[in-house]
Amino acid sequence: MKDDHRSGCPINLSLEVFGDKWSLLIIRDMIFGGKRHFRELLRSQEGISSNILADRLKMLVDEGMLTKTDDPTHKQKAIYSLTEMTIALVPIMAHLGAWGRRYLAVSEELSIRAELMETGGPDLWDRFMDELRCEHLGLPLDGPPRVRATLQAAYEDVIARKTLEGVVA
Amino acid sequence: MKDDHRSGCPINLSLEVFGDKWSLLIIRDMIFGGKRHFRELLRSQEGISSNILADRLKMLVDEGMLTKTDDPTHKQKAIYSLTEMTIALVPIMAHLGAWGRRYLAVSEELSIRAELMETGGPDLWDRFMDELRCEHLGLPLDGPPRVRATLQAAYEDVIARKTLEGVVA
DNA sequence: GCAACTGCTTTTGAAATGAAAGCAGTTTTC
DNA sequence: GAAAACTGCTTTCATTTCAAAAGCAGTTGC
Repeated sequence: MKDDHRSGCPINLSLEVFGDKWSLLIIRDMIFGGKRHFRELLRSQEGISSNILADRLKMLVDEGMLTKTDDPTHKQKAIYSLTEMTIALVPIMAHLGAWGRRYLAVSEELSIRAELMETGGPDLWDRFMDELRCEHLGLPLDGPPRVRATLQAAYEDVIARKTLEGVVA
Repeated sequence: MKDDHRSGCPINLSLEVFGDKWSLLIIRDMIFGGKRHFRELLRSQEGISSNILADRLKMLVDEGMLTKTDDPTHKQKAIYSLTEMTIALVPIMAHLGAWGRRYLAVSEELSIRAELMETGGPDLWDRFMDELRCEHLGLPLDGPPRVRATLQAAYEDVIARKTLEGVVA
């Protein structure tokens, strides 16, 4: 067993798992963007390079943050799934988004989801987590999944409005 | 103005500020350990090296996460203070600690504070934040500060008990 | 007067990062 | 049924960041 941890502090150990510039963005794209494949994740807003993405995916699988399975519809495709550990990061994502929105120079279209997560509060987070458990762990969900679709629709509304404003101006 | 951000996403921008292996640990030591001086911060559990600490402190001051003032009692000492931005990370710290405690191999003595923060919930976090605002921003506080002292006492109790168990065994 | 302490800086080697190209196989398209 | 597009990566190489150790010009306490 490799016990080369800097300390047993829970915050430190958390940072050892996802305390870098890319891991949380990959998880963000899986949670909020519904991305499951390598090539999808490669098309992030921030432009991760393929070697870094490959490295992080391998590490996240090793750490139990993701699982990797074959895609039955395509022999070369791999499907990455969230685990309970990663789904449990939803509240942290919501807080991080809210904090960034309050204190940093965010763009409107990329922060609308954070705004909705913030106003939705823990109830919304719980529904979202159930939705993710259904999608990634195969757990039953009563009622249709709506949270990610709602966030995505809001995002597209902002884009559409901004495009329109651009045309008018 | 330097606008070399990877994207305007609030999560990404947050990570650009403190998404590395050390920044949050420095902030943790200031919040939970009450550390205000360079040499105190250098004695972290994880053993940060002095050049990295100097670099991160400079960056955190530049980003508005900390302020730096002269210590009136010692011409060579600098005092680092939290800002509202950083105090607002208390709930995120609490969530991170709770997550780490649940999913990672934390040590008992270093996770007792996280446990108390978790059971205390948002009410405790708010009181702690008020306490930090008093200490770092000079805002008035009604009643004596107790949260950090309580957390610290619990930590020392665990240490004392473990030492005793070691002696007995 | 001297030892200990102050917040750093410098040096040096190792490790991580990032852009670009490439690759062997699979699937789609026409 | 051949060509083009797509699959999840890997390789290469230049640049940046990190980390350990030592050092430094002052300041303070005894």
